Amino acid sequence: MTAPLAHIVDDDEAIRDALTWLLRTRNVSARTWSSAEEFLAGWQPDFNGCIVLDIRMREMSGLECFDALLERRNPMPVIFLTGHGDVPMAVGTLKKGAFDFLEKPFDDNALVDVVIRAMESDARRLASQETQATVSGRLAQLTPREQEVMHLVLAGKFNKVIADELNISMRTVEVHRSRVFEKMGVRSAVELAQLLAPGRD
Amino acid sequence: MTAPLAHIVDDDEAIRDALTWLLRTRNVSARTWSSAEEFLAGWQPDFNGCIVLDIRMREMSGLECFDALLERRNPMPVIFLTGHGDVPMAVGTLKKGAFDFLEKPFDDNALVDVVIRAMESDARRLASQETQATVSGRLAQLTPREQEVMHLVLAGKFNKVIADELNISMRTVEVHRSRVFEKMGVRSAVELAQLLAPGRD
DNA sequence: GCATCAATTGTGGTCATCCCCAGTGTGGAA
DNA sequence: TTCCACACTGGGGATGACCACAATTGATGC
Repeated sequence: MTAPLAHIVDDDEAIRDALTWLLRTRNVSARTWSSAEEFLAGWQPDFNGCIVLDIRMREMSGLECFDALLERRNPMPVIFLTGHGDVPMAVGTLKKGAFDFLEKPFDDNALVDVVIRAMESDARRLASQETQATVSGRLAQLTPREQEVMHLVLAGKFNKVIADELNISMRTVEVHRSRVFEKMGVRSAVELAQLLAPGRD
Repeated sequence: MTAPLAHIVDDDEAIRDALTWLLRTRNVSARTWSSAEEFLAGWQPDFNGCIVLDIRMREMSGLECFDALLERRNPMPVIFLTGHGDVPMAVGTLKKGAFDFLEKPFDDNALVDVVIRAMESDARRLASQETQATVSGRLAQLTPREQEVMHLVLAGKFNKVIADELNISMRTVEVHRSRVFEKMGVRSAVELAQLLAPGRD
């Protein structure tokens, strides 16, 4: 896992340097990219932190870059910077999931605060995603039959009923059930239900 | 429960009439309010639908009205209309939970589409809130002791352990447990866990 | 062929759950 | 005071969950 970084995407070197310095003084690590294309080329799915994205750039605009990131399912919060934004643009990006939309000239401290909140938000996302990934990984270890039994167990059915529906013996159901608990790392049907309830499946 | 309504709050009668007519042609019921004060005075917690809120009004502005609604925990989506909005205003309201922010002059059809989406969103909220209310109501019917036992059951503990922790007999735990299932309308600890998992508590 | 794994079934037993029966004590409401 | 809700306790029995031990079949892979 890469370390959390504030990715600064701006074609103006002076702004990049200023932002980097600003963030460093607040103990936020930053990495700069001099164009949307460069950032998209270097972008990795396991990036985490946040993105500070200038809207007006020479080639690809920040808005186009944002759309490209949405298609790639980029999970990082995106903070837009712009000197010539309008209301529909701001509304549109926020409704598409942008974290914030700031107009130049902006208050340095306000920007850093937004960046820090965005990175905290991403850290929370990462944490919940990791537990989610653990659960998915364990679910994948289950054999088809075990998954079948698990769903019926979660439906609150007795082993006897499950055995009947699957046309197998109760004993076999018990074995599957036991393996499901073992592989999922739980000790009871209640824990299993709680583990799978938030994310469904 | 009141019927879903689009609440139009605007001090310009011409706009109110035009919006009402627009919505009626798309089978959306509307109710008009000629000021923010009037709307806040008539507002009821069980209102549902959405709110179309003009920002610039003679006395209380739409922004102030929005803040007052937030304090009252108004659940309805709020759609802002404005002729003189700026980016920070739009960003601020959206980040505070506004549904949309439209600048005049707006496309009639676009507005109606937004209103319809907002009302659909509120209908979904209402539906999930009702099931939530059912669960809360049942939880309230539990005696303190029953709630205590329920939490320990959800922690996956055996009756024996629960009895030990509460310094009561296993038999008593069984009685409470049984009553909990009965009052909550479930037949097993698994169902109980699934019922309470999304909403926690 | 041999090893491994998934799926299957069985015996016998322990422990937990659930429901029937019945009873005590306390505090608040009618 | 009487009545009721609540918390508590008990026995006994039916049923379900779980476990250790033991074993067969079929498919996959070396």
